[in-house]
Amino acid sequence: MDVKHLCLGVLSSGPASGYDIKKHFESSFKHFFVAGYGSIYPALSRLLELRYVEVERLEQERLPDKKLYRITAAGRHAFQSALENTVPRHKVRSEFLAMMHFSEWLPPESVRDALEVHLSELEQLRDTLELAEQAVASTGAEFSRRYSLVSTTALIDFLQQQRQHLDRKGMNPAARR
Amino acid sequence: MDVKHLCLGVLSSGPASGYDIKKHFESSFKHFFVAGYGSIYPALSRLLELRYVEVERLEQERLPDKKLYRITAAGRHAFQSALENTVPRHKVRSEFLAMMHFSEWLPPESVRDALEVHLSELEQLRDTLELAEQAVASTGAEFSRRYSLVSTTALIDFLQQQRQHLDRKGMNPAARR
DNA sequence: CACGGCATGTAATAAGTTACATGATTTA
DNA sequence: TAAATCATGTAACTTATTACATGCCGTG
Repeated sequence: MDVKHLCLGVLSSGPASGYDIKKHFESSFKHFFVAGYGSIYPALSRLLELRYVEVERLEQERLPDKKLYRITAAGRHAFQSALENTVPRHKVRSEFLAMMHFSEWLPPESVRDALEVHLSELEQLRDTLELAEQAVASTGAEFSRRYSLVSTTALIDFLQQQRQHLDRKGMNPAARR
Repeated sequence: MDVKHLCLGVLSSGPASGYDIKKHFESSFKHFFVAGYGSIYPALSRLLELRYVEVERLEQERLPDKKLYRITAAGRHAFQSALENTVPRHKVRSEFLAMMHFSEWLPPESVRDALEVHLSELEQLRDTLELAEQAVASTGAEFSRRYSLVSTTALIDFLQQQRQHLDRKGMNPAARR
């Protein structure tokens, strides 16, 4: 399960450009998969080579040409079998938690800043997830959205509690229970 | 912040072998960073080149030699400045959520299996995190442990609810609210 | 006798990140 | 006039994954 498969997933519901797909990653996949243009465009080229997608070039007035990608029958097939053979991993890679883990080697302001930054990122993610409720894409999309919302809101609560202690005592956020 | 830095972090609290460090990754870092021998041993070689660590070779009876790595002053310095310059990212990469998101293209048994597998992995992680309470390494380690425990228990609750609906109705777990 | 723990590594590959490169249009 | 949106891509680099390769010891 990599960027290529996620692109096929997006294209399963209709044709899109690389740019469109990126927006999809931002709005719907952000909570479980991160990808930028640097991985999306190469993925689309590769899918084209594999004949899992086709392109149509749309000329636009005053804007650069748009390339509309459309999934092929082979592409749908490949996507489904990839999905079925996926092992359901779930990995976290958190520089934030690494900093916290080693906060004893860090000046207190840095710890604080990291906490604030992370908290506001979580709040932003929560907002994104809540907004996404409007566009109920599929029951599966709704499940994954709610899953992440559960975890995000729990973490925001936790961090806000920790921050209070930090404010009151001016100490390392992890210093008490 | 990569495997090298995490190794320096471990070595900040005392000398260790690659094997020891791997155990540390399993018991204390698992919830925020994943690394196997294939990245730990090369990382240690690199740190040696950079003179951030030193080795001592310990011959053991009936067991393979052990290489004890010890952090140098330069290593401590490099670790601290890396920590201070780290931006506190937090990324999730979840094949599980990808499967759920696209569950409409998947047979219901696969969806169910994925949910069961993921749930038991979360339960295992929760157990690991709870066990780790005994060995209170540092306040920072305790913070990151509790952070992940909060999210993990919330997610276990959520998935157990979802599973109930699945059992009662024999339908796609995401199908209702 | 099989399995898990102890102990080290390499090599090939796959994958993703970052910076670079370009440029018009719309909106505040 | 600065910033955001639309729109595409490449190249160099860094990183991690996977499989391979070896072998003893203790326990059930």
